Amino acid sequence: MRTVAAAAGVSHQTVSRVVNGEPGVTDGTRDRVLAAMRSLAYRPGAGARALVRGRTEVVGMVVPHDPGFTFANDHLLRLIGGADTELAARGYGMLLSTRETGGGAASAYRRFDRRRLVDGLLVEAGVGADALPDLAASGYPVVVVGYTHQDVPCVHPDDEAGAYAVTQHLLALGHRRIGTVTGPSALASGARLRGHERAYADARRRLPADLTEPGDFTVDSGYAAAGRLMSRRHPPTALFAFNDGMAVGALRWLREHGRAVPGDVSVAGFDDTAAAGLVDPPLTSVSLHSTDLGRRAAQLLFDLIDERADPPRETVLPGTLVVRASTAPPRGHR
Amino acid sequence: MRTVAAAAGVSHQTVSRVVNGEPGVTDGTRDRVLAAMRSLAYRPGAGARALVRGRTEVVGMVVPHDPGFTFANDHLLRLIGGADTELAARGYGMLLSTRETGGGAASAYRRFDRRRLVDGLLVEAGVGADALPDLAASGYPVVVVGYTHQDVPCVHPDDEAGAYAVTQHLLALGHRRIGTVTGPSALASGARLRGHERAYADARRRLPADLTEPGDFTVDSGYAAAGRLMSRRHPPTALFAFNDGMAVGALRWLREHGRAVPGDVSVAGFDDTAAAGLVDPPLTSVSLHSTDLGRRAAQLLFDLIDERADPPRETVLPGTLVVRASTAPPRGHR
DNA sequence: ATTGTTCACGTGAACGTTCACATCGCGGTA
DNA sequence: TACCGCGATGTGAACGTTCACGTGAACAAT
Repeated sequence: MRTVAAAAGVSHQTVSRVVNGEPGVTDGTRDRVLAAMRSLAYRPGAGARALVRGRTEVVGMVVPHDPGFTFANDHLLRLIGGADTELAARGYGMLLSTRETGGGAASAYRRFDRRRLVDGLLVEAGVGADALPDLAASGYPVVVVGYTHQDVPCVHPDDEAGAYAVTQHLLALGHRRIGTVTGPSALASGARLRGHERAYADARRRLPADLTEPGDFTVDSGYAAAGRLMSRRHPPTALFAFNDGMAVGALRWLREHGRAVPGDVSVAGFDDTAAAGLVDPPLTSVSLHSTDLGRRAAQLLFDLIDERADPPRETVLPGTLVVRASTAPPRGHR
Repeated sequence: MRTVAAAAGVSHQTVSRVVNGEPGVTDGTRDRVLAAMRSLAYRPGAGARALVRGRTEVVGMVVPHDPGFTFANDHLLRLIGGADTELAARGYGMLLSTRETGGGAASAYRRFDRRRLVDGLLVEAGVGADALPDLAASGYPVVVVGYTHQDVPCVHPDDEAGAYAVTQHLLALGHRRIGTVTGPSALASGARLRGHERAYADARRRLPADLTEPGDFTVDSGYAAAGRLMSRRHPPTALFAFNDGMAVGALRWLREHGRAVPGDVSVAGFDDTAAAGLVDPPLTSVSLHSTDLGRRAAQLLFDLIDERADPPRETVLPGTLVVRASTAPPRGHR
C-alpha cells in the first residue's frame, strides 16, 4: 500500500480512501492512485483490514455432509446458493464447513470458533442440535436454518402449513384413509403431523386410527413403511410420506406389489427435491423454497451482526404444494 | 493476547508458542497459559496471523449454481465435501463462491482476488472456461476440477475409460446397435465418445452409423433425443446417454411409448448421481467418485501452495461402472 | 574456575490496514 | 488585513500476531 502511495505521490491514507471509495478525494488524485494500483497489481489485504476493524466480513456456514443420505442434496445446495447470493451482495464471503453426520457436531463449528475468522454463523439444522447451546454461548451471532429451535434465532419452512396443504389436497380428491410415513423424531415431523391432523379436523372428517408408520427419511424406510401400511386390514388409499425419499421408497413398494400409482394408491412426498420430478409418476410434494430460506437466514444474520433492531426469534417461510401425477381421486370416486 | 500473557505471568511470545503447540515451553507454564486462555475466553485472531505470515490458510472454491440444472447436485456436494475434508485435515478453511451460470464467470473468483483472502483456488469446470486464462495469470495457485484443461493443473474423471466400460458392458450383453446421446460440446463429451468408439473397435465390431444424437445434459433433451433415435428405420436396442439426466429423459420417453426397460431397450447413464438409483428401473451408470475428485484436487492445490515438487498438469481418476437393472441382454438374445 | 551448550523465556520490530487527528490551502467574510 | 470555515490530504498510532533475535539459568565438559 505504501508502495502504491509512493508511486502515486500521495499518502497511504489517500490510497485507503480510494480503495474504500470514500469521499474527499479529487478526481485527479483518484485516477492517479487507481493507475498506480493497476500497474503494481496491488490488491488490498483482507487480513490487515480485519485486524483493525475487528470484522472479517466472512460468515461461516455449517452443513451436514452425509454421503449416504443423498436426498436433501439439492435442498442443501440451494440453501447455500441462496445464502451466498445474499452474502455476496454485501461483500461478504462464506466459509463453508461440511460435517460428517455423527462426527461430533461441535468440531465443525469449532473450526471457525478457534480462530476468530467469521463474523457470524449459519447452521443447517441437520448438523444436530447437540452443539447449539455451546454455540449460542460462544458469543457469535448464530442463525439456525431448517428446524425450529428455541435457544437460537432460526428460519425454517412452515412444515405444518405444508402438510396441511397436502392432506387438504388428498381429502379434496376424495381420499378418506390417508396413511402417513413420519420421520424418526417428534422434532423432525411433529409439525407435519399436526398439519395433517388439522386438515382432517377442518374438513370435519374423523382421523382414521392406526394409519401412521415411522420412517427415518431414507428410501428403504419408506419402502418398509409402505409395506406395513398396505398390509393393514383396511389399507389406505393414499400415502403421505414426510419426505420425498420415503415417498420414492413407497412408490417402489407399490410398483413391486402391483399397485398402480395413482390409479390404486395416491402418493405424496415432502421437500420437493429434484428427484420428485424425475420418478415415475412424478411426485406431488411440497416445495420448501430452499433458496429463499438461505437468503432469509443470511439477512437475519446480518441483522444480528449489525445489531440492528432485534430480529425475530423465529422466522417461518411458507411452502408451496406442487401437484404432480402421483395423486388422483381414489378408485371408484365420482 | 497480551492480557492472557499478563494473567499467566509470561510474555506474549510464550502465549504464541502455546497457541501454536511449539516446543520449548515447560509443562507448568503451558498449563498456566492454557488456564488463562480458558478463563479469559481467548481465541487467537486469524487476521493478525494472516497479516504477518502472508498466508490466510483459506482456499477459495468456485462452483456453478444453476437452480434449473439439478442433476449435478450431488456430484457437486460430494466434490465440496471431499475437498473440505482434505482442507480441514490441514487446518484450512474453504471460502465458497457459488456462481449463477452465465452470470460472468469472472465475477465469482474476483470476489477472492480483490482482497487477498485465499491462498489458492479450486474451480469446478462447470463455471465456464472463459475466466480461466485471466485467473491463471492472476498469480494464484489454481486447480480445475471436472474437465480437462490445458492452461491450469486439473483433476478430472477418466471419461474415456468410463464410457469404454459402459459400451463394453452393453456389447458383452449382446447389443450391437447402441445409440448414444451426447453432450452439447466436444469439450463435454469428446472423451466419452472416444471411449464408446474404442470399445467397438476393441470388440472388432463395426460402429453403426447414424446412431448419435446431441443433447444438452437436461432431462428434456434426453427425452427428445431418445425419441429421435427410436424413430430410426433400424432403432437401437440400447441407449447410452452421456449423463444420468438425459438417461432419465430417455427412460421417460421409452415408458410413454410402451417400450419396456430393459426388456425391449437397455439404458445406461453416466455420473451415477443420486437419481440413478432411484428411478425405475435403477440406472446402470458410471460413478465418478466425486469425493475422491474433490480430495485429490485439494491435495494438488496444497502441492501448488507449498511449492512442493511441481504437480502433474493433469490428474485422471478412474470411474467405476455400476451395473443396475436398466441394462440386460437384447430381446431374443441367447 | 572457566567455558560452552542447551533450554526456557523475553524483547522489540514488523506485517498492512484504518482511525483519530493535524495540517495545508483557499475562498469568503468581518 | 485578519480571521473563519471547509475540503483535500498527510501523520502517527494502533490492531494482534509472528519473527529474529537476545538473555539468563542450569548443567556438563574441560
